[in-house]
Amino acid sequence: MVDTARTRKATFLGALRARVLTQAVPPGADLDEVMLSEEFGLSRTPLREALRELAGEGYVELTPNRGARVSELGHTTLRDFFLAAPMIYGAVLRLAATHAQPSQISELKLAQQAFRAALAGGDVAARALANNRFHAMTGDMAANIYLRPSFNRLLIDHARISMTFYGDDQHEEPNQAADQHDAMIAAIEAGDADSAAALAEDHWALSRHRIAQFVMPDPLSQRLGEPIPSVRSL
Amino acid sequence: MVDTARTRKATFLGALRARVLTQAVPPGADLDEVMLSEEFGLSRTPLREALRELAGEGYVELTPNRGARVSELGHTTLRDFFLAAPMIYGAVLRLAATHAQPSQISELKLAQQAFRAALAGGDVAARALANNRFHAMTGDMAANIYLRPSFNRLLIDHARISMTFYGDDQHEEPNQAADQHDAMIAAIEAGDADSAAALAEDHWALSRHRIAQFVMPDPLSQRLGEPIPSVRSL
DNA sequence: CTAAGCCATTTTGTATACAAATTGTATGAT
DNA sequence: ATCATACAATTTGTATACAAAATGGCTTAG
Repeated sequence: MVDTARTRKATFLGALRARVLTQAVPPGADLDEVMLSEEFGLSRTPLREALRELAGEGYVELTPNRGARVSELGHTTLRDFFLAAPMIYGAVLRLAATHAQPSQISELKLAQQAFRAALAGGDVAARALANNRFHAMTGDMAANIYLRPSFNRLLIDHARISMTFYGDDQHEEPNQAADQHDAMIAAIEAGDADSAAALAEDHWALSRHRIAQFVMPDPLSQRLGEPIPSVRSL
Repeated sequence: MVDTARTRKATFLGALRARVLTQAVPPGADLDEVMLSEEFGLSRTPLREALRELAGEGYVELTPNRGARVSELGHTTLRDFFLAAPMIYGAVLRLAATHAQPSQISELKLAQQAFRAALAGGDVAARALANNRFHAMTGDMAANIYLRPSFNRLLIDHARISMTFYGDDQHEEPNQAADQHDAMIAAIEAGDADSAAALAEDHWALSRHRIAQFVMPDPLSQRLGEPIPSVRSL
């Protein structure tokens, strides 16, 4: 593939998305136009256009005369997130089960294989990206332009939250999550919208419970400095 | 106010949004960069950036090497729309009732006054914009960054659909809609989340029923060329 | 020592010029 | 007559140069 400026712009878009999702650049980080344009071999004009596109997707935020920053992950975010996520994701999986094309189901299975491989590999960022890709694919299946923008926004922060709360330890949730993915695939393949929607809500319940434990560990059973116990049943 | 280039850019953003919402530029219309840059006194660089921002908001769609078009309103759109709209809007009004600030409620009342004035005025585009503004304000009240992008996308197409289906005749639905707005304000002011959510769903049921009548008039009672009867009860 | 204001530096925004890709048209071969 | 191909014209994408705004540090008055 030739290394034209158009290629480098696409490279930049993909690279910055990955960096944001994996928190290689943390929320709120300043994005310097000159620095980025030098790193990716682009002039500022196409770079600024790319930043606008990323802003539209929710990766970055633009402030007039003050440049671009990685989207914040504020203190109200978690609450907002778990309010919206089950509803949106339930609807998405419901539609995915209804509208999925055979070719899309094949791709979803491949994405799931990649996710399990990433779990085995142990690289946290690779896990988050593979998981993100799996869910993004269900979003494509749903094929509803009105749900897509919010769903994609949710996926961005889900990846980042995962990096924050799941990042530094080995738990069994990832495997539970992978099992839920398999169940989702089965429900989608069977065209079972109700099951798919229920699985979506279970999936978020798992995340929510895990994160609630992290943010507010059980004061009765938990001692300072002790590792946070993993979730065995919901 | 001085007429600097920054001002003209903001002018362009506002003007194009209004044109899309009112179908002054129809769905699918080609947006020529040179023509627009001349009309608004901007060079192509800031104009292209503005188009990216509008793409992120859902007003236009960008195709590589093929420029910008006004977002399509395809044949699957209506179905997608009425699948997502009640859910999203119900959630938005529920949150609005929970989180609304007094100052926001005042603004909402003003927006509602403007909407009733637009109804009296009879200008269809003015109605659509006033209605859009009212609903956008409820979106602000909800203050949930994960619902906002989809909600805004819905509002865009709601305005355009309204222009298509409500555009050319005088019905009583507008007044019913205005009454529903008043009920929404009351529910929000009372902090009654359940009522607000229910009102949201009623509001869409009204739209859906009206549009269903337009697209597929009752074959038993309807004769060719006869005006389509208005909706008296749901 | 503090604080306010001014100037230099840095960063963001815009305009123009140039390069690349796409589209439409005309010409010629089958 | 139809299709393919080449070429011109249009349109999109990028690079560089310039203008405007914001930031930071300095001086100086209180």
